Amino acid sequence: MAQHDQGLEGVAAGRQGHQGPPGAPIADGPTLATTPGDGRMGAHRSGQQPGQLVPERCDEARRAAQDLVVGHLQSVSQHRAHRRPPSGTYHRRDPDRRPESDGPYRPPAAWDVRACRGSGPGRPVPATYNRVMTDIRVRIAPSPTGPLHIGTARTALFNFLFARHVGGTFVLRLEDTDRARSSIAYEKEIVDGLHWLGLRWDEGPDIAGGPDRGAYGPYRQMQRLGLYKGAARRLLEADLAYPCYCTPAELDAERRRQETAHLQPRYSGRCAHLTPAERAAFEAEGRRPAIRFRIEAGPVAFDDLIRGRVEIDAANLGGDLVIVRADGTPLYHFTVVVDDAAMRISHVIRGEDHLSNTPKHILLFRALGQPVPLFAHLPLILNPDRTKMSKRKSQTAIGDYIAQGFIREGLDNYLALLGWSSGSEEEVLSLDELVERFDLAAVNRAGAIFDRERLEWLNGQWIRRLAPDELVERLGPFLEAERIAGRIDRVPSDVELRVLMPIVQERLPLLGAIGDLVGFLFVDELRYEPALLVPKRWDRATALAGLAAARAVIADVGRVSYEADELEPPLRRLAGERGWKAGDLFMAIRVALTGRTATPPLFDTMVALGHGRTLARLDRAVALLGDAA
RNA sequence: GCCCCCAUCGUCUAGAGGCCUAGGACGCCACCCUUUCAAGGUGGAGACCAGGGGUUCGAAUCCCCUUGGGGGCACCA
Repeated sequence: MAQHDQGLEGVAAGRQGHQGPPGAPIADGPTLATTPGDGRMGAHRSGQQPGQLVPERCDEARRAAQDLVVGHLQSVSQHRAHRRPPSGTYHRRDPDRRPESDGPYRPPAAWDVRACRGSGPGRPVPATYNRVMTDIRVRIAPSPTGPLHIGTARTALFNFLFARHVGGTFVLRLEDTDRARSSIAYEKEIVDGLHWLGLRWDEGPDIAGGPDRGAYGPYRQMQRLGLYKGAARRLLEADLAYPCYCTPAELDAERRRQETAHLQPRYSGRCAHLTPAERAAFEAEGRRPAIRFRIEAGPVAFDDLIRGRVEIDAANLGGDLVIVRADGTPLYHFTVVVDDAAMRISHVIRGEDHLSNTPKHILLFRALGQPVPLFAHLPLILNPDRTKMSKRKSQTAIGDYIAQGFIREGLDNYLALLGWSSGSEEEVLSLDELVERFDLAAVNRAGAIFDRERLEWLNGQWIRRLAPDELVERLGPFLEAERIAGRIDRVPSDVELRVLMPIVQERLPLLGAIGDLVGFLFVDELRYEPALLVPKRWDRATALAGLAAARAVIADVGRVSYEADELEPPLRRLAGERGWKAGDLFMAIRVALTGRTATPPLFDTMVALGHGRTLARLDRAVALLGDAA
């Protein structure tokens, strides 16, 4: 019992109570609950569950954390004052829990109070997140079984924003126990992707395949096998888990039978009470056992930081849970708990798809005698049809967005706004600004459809905000790609490119659109439909005359100098003299020079093209129109 | 099937009982600017706050029910 109490205190009060060296965690700890009644279900019967955040516990936790941080609070700016009344005037909506007669409202610790939010109506959280150094630890734990998914990136971002906001530690852990599907190539893609997003972690592998950094390593699960083995053995010794000899085929058949009978799929518990003799018989058969964790019926509750109190009966968890495969490798629900405990993770911030799995994890934490972290389940990112975002229906790989020319600033900004809002009407926010304003309690509960239009807009906003030199640098790979694809004949130098920035920057929604925008400058020979040379109000003869006359004017201007300012007046004069609309003349010239009807401003384009090439393209257009006659 | 979560313009959202004849942004439409395209500016259409009951002097907001949507129920993560 004491272990659990200590554990709770440890979580709630910033884990002040945690003893022992990092990395010497649960497998050797004296903390393993030794009887089922103590470590697991017994508490339900007494009505007061150790290690569980019941409201009374929350208050305790809050008080403890208040004491811890109250000294720092005075110096901290109330940057959220615009959203919530300043301390002292704040009214809780639940009068039982915070009577007004309690005196002036004292802001609680940044995070512990959220554990209580489910216990009152509404969203009772005052949320003054203050920059108090704590040992708040969060992690992102991707599995290198595929490219970096947009949902993983968003979860990573939220963990990062939270950690940075509260001065906590952000950990990267690779969950690579699915050996069949994991690969170093995916590991690289994920690590690189997270780096690209600008999310820096304090602990974890820095480069794919590379060494770890941090006191709680290793940070790849396949290098932590001994830890899981030890934890599993202790669970077995305490009879909180048992060997299961059912084969996958048998289990499959069982599940099918249940489904046809309209029962909920659940493990029957066939191997739960085997005698030593029966086990020996299976072993003699050559069967290798998996290890199952006992799950007994009874409510398991937790206070989700985003959703409030969630209570699920363990009877609905599908029966005893396999934690170690027959081949000895551990399974996700087990490793995640063992590692979160060993790495002293204080807040588990993850997708809502894990909400129903959380009771399993809580039971495992308790069985291992470990403090239960706080949970925050983020709303899912959705396909347009409101199902969970998937590869089939949406573009999910961050790499694809990078390849199209979305930039880090735009993607971070967009992803942060998917499920969270700052509460102000400012929406274009840098990573630093996001960190400054981020608030877990302000995260939405409903899923959000991924809206590419909005992402593109935000991306354009950020491209416009980039320093021109920076934009030039980022454009490099995209121009190279254009060349490789044969859409341009040469890649311009940075100096050439830099000159173009004033006309390019505000016209670029994506870096990948650069070829479309100014590719005509870097091709040797333009290919276009000659009919395009004839503006709507003109006929072919007029176009021919217009281009020839313009050619003469431009040739003349170029003799002295060749500047945008000096090109426009004589060409307008020409149009006036001939009775043409200037726009029509300009359009004919535009197509002759670029092959397109939508381009950057014409005179800047002419300068960028250079005098000689401008004349040559005009000549060619005239020839083209002549031929067509 | 069982369990859990969710519900404000097409989309992302603001909203913390009276500041709401519901605000902002994307997208859409119109106009201004203008050599095209963008960008920018101005204006507009667009949400009886899923429906129904309560509580209250007063409900988008609190409670209940219904409906709808989603997620989870693996020797995947």
